[in-house]
Amino acid sequence: MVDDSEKMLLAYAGKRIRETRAAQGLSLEQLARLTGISGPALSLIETGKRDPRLTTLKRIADALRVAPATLIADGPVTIEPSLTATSGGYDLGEYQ
Amino acid sequence: MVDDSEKMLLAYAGKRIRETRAAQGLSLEQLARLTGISGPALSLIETGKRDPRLTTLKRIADALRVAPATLIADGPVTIEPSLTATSGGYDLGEYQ
DNA sequence: GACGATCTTACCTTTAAAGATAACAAGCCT
DNA sequence: AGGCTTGTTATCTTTAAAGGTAAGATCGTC
Repeated sequence: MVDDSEKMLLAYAGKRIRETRAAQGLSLEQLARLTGISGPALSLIETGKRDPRLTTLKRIADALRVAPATLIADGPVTIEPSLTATSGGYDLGEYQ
Repeated sequence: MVDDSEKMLLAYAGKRIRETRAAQGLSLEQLARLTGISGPALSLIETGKRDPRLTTLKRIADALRVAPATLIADGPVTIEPSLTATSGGYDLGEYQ
């Protein structure tokens, strides 16, 4: 991670996560329990100091009941649900 | 990474990356040079065998000239550009 | 001012992402 | 068949994410 735009994305995603969490009245510790991610790790992510893995982002998005994409898009996101999508989205029968 | 839905997200994102790359007539090696990500690493990501970091996803998205969110959303994505957004989006003056 | 809740930071360990390189597997083409 | 391109897989090293724990910092509130 060297690029400025990468730091900005991390800061932005962290801000979105914190906003979404706050909007639901969740404490950082509560989100930690919901996601299985430690409090310190969540704090680092929300403050843009850590570069989370994609599945880490997904665990947070799931706990907050939003699509992962909404946490990194720079504006309101409209996701057109695919017709074949199951509850979790991402309809690939057995990962293919 | 234990969850099935996480594997599905990785497989799905990889598929989207590969589709986008193919649509632009880029070889894996060309994308590797554009992103600075090694060929083997890209191959693992595109086949859903690796859990990329958020900034890794961004480097790929940038090279493919799409928003990072489009690579993980399970359907067509509409991102409403924020009025204050600069070219790169993510308008946070000095990462705040 | 002491207390509690909430978040941050530091330190340590374990695990895995990422780069490099090399070997291997298909396809394709003449 | 031989070479060429393209992608996959394996091994190794370095770096950093993630968990745990504990120590600070910043608040409100009593």
